[in-house]
Amino acid sequence: MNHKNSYYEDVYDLVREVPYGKVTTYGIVADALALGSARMVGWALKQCFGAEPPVPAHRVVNRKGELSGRIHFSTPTIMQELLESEGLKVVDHKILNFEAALWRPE
DNA sequence: GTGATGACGCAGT
DNA sequence: GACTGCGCCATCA
Repeated sequence: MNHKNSYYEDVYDLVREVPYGKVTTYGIVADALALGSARMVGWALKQCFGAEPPVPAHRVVNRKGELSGRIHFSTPTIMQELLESEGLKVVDHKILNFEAALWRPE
């Protein structure tokens, strides 16, 4: 699963472009990469924890701004803590003022 | 090979 | 606004 030039690398590269304090969604990433399915983004991020350089997977949420992937981190709370450390507000596993924090690739 | 699953998203009800 | 069903497609049993 660690082959170069796989769509995993494309996902990682795009997610690494998300600025500090901003977030993006699975759908936006899938659309930008023409994957055809937002599920593929989740599958890629599920195994991104050994990637180099590291992937800020905590900046990727679902279309409602919910931290649907938090359960896949080392602890269920680390994703929220990372986002809050970047100045975002998270309540009930959702990002407040989500649209203002949303980042889209050019 | 076949069917089920999933860090999702959208249309229909 | 919520709930449901379906499409999506790589991966696993």
